[in-house]
Amino acid sequence: MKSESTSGQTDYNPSRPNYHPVDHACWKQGQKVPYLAVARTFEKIEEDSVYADMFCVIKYVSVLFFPDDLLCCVYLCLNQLGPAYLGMELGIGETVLMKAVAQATGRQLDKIKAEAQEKGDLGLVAESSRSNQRMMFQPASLTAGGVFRKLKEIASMSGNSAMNKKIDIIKGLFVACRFSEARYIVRSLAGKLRIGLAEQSVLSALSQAVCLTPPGQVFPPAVIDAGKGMSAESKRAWIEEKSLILKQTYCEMPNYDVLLPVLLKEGIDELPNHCKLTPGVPLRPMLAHPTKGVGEVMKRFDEATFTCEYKYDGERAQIHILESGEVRIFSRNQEDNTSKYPDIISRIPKVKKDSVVSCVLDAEAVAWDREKKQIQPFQVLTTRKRKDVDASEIKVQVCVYAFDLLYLNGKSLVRQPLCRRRALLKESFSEVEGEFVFARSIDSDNTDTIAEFLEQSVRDSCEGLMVKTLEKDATYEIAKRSHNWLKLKKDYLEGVGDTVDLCVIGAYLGKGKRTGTYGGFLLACYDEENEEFQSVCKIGTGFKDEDLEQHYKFLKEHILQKPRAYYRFDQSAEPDVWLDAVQVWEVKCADLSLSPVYKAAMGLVDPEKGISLRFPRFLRIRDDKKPEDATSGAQVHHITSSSELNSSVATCQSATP
DNA sequence: AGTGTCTGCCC
DNA sequence: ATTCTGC
DNA sequence: GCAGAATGGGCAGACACT
Repeated sequence: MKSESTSGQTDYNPSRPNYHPVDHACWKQGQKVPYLAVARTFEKIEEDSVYADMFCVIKYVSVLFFPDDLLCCVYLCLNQLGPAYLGMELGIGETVLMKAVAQATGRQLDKIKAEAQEKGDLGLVAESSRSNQRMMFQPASLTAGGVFRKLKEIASMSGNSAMNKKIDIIKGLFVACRFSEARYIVRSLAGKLRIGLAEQSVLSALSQAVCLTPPGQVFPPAVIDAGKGMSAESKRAWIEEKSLILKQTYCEMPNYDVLLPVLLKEGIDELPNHCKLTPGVPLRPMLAHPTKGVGEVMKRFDEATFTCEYKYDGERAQIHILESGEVRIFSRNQEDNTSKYPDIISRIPKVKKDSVVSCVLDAEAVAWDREKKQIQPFQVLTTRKRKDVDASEIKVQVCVYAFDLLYLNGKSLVRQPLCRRRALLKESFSEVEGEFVFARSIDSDNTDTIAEFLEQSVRDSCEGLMVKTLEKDATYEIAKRSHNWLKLKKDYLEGVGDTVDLCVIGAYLGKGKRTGTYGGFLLACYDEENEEFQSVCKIGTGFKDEDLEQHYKFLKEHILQKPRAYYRFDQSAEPDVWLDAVQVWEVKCADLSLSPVYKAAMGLVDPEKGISLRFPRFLRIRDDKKPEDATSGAQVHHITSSSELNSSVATCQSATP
């Protein structure tokens, strides 16, 4: 590489005033986008999210001349390898990555670990550790496309000694790294870019790029800023409007491999005419906001008519019937679960009416006990095999609870209101007990009736309710509002649900924005009989920034060199620092689980397994309680198993005698 | 072949 | 999953 | 209210190790 072009890259500044996407780029027409341009852009965005628009800088030029590079840059920004339903995974985690960094820099693994903990980011460690690898020649500098292809190559490796091969590729990348490149390569591999920019910002930036610098121009482009002359306000509104087109199309066809070429060739206005909701391709599912009570539901939905449905505790299943008759099933995150559910697939012909040629169903797959004819806990569902399941070997049966219909016989229904979609759903399918039924619902707006329905849902082994408008704002347009439904669970209600008082016995050093404080803690029950503290869960949410500061200041004064003899814990949950049992916290949870890791109530519920908490979160310090006043394992066991007949612990216990 | 560890994905 | 924070 | 980033338990699957 000639020094001239390299120094251009070194000085590259995507945030310089009046950046011109051609004149100020550090690569010329016909050249590949340097990875350093990506890294420099990430630096700026990380420094200040105001620069999120600077992502435009990369794509500006790419939009115009390098569609392939645009795709690579977009994936690098999103930290994705491709659409989720293609199932490409790096198979690289913190452990392997640290090993790779250690090998590449010739430093001790322990040193790398310690520094990563101190800095709260392995990427920064890689960046500051000079490679000790001797090179005869300076390796070619990295390009955006080159890095992306290496990531894909890592994902494609499997079989014997795949890990070493992956590490070798990573080492190869490190050797060529300049400046901050190593930081972002490590973060990409770790799966956390941490620059404060993700999917929605990328889609916004993409929209802005194609609005301001329309693709399809000859070089050099005459129009760099098509919004010139507009007022700032109308320019913003215009881009916002176009952005919604891209976002909505993306939700219905979440595949940039398909979307971007069309965007560049046909333009943003034409996008919806070429990329449509298609059976066989998963769409983004509607999500729900937590609400703190029926009162909040009434306030939010005001005068609008709404329905309350049971919130089943299973796995989201988006069931597609293709015109060919083929059936595919996708997860909440667009993973392909088709081979996980041959039982669901084989029952589709008998539950669908003859009128149905193609469709997309939104449903929940829930573990089902056929003998007792009742729902089983989520923890039972998770024991199902996940890949290439043979229908004859299935031990955990599932019942499908259908609640929405998003596509029917060649027509998208996402712009139809729920009342219409639900009517079509019920017209198009028939129920078979224990196999395929409609989610139980009531359409009442009476507070007491809803409160009673919530109680009933819990008695019927559900998590609570989903509340959805029927007519007003009742479409399935994820881009307009991705959390258009409300969820109502007993543990969201203040003063209701299960709370326990647990003692802090250890802490984990925080990462990212929690660098410098503890990011999580190990909690324990107190067992009076054996006079010991039994680990019950870790906790890492519910803290205000102020809480974290306070905890750090207080707890660091109680660090132990080693755990007390009366701490019961598993190695796999060993904290970074052990703490003296001096403080009790009030903690809320949604449920209990039978745990292979935690020790609470061990011996009481199972000879080898203890109890843990599902969705634990911090509420407050209980200064009025001494560590020995912490809730006991037996008490924890009681909070849920006594009130609910079908709790996870009770059921899993009886299922594995 | 059996065990242990790590990873990704469910919630 | 839950929760908090900056915008 | 949105978007992003902290963090939870626990399972199967994939690989490494013995």
